[in-house]
Amino acid sequence: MESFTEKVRAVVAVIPKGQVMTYKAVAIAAGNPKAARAVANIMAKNYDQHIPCHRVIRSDGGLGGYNRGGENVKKQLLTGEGAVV
DNA sequence: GCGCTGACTGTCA
DNA sequence: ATGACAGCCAGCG
Repeated sequence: MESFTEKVRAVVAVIPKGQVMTYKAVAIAAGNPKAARAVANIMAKNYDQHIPCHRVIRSDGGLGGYNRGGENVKKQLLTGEGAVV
């Protein structure tokens, strides 16, 4: 059975290139609309290189964070993929 | 098992 | 529009 963490990872892994999802959207897709913080926590502590977590942003259009270089790098990645920030 | 932390979100002032 | 407050969840010590 998939724990919330597994679900979140799967959802993020499904995000297509040039597309971005908010933490809230991921939380909903994972099955918990209120678990946006948990999603962020999962990314923050358990970052997976196979998962484009840099495509996960805040609901206000903010980048949130990136444990791989910072928000600036995250923004560069998103813009480089064609995402509008 | 309890308490704190954190890349969040939404509402009020 | 900006700032502050409260609410929610999962992971870790």
